[in-house]
Amino acid sequence: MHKSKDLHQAGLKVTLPRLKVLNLFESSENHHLSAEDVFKMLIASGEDVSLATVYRVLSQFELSGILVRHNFEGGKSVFELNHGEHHDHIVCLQCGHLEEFFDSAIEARQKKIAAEHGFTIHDHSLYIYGDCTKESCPHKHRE
Amino acid sequence: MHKSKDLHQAGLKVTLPRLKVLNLFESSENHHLSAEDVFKMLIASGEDVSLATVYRVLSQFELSGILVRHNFEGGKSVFELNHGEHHDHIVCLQCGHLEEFFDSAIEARQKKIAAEHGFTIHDHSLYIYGDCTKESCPHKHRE
DNA sequence: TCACAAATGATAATCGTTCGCATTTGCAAA
DNA sequence: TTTGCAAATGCGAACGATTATCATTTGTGA
Ligand SMILES: [Mn+2]
Ligand SMILES: [Mn+2]
Ligand SMILES: [Zn+2]
Ligand SMILES: [Zn+2]
Repeated sequence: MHKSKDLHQAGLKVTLPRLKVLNLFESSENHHLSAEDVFKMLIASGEDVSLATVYRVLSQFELSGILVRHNFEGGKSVFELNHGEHHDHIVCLQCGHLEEFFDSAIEARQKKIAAEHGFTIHDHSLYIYGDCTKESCPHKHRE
Repeated sequence: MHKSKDLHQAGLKVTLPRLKVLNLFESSENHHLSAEDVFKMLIASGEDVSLATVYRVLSQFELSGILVRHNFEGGKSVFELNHGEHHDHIVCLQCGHLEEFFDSAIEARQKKIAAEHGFTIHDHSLYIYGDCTKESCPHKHRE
């Protein structure tokens, strides 16, 4: 089972809570989850974990590269599995619907800008906020 | 005095705390200030205001377009005067040094991406994080 | 199986921010 | 000018997200 292997190669002990969290991310419909999401979903499915442990595990997973953390507007961190392919996000302010994109032109410009300003680039975050056109989006259903 | 005029045309009553905050932003060396920064700087200069009022005023100023709010990593909001010219930021993770930039290529790509995904773009935030090369940056002074 | 460091759970504490409410103040009408 | 009153303030309590503390439990390697 590759789940405990993931933990091993991250240098983390294979504990029940960690397996539960990893499991959840690998099986969940929604790929972007907050600590509260994870906690509630685990509790709901009968897996009891402590909220404190959820927070700890999420941070450890981020540190070891298993998860990526995002800080969207709204103050709470959101995590997703790190599939190794960087991407950015476009978020609907009405319904929260989220889409992913990657644009090599933008990535290239960022590198250039960092260099021009004498910065060694570590990371960047780009979020586009707008209104989506999904049928289910409440935005479309307001007069 | 254009400061009270700014408040008037924003539809806000001209109160002492609001003038103090506006004043601070217009005279401060550092253009990017958190609520705590504003509060402490005002207190330090003998202007006594309530922290709650600082938060309220900052939010009102954001709403009326006098200030722009940024959500950098670290969880606290940072504000700057809205000079009408959108720009993004590159931040040093070591010393917090911050530089501004505007890149029309990136802006254009973002518009295109939003359109491709069927989004009406409202806003976006782009932060580049890295290490700067300022002499004063602690990064340079660690072995 | 054992020993022990590491991880967990429960809960208190922290941090940034907002709320509730009694008091003050800007401002416009008289 | 005074006066009336809605709007703004100050204070402290409350809040939501997250982290810290610490006694107890659990992997793991010997
Ligand atoms: Mn994603
Ligand atoms: Mn700026
Ligand atoms: Zn939507
Ligand atoms: Zn620096």
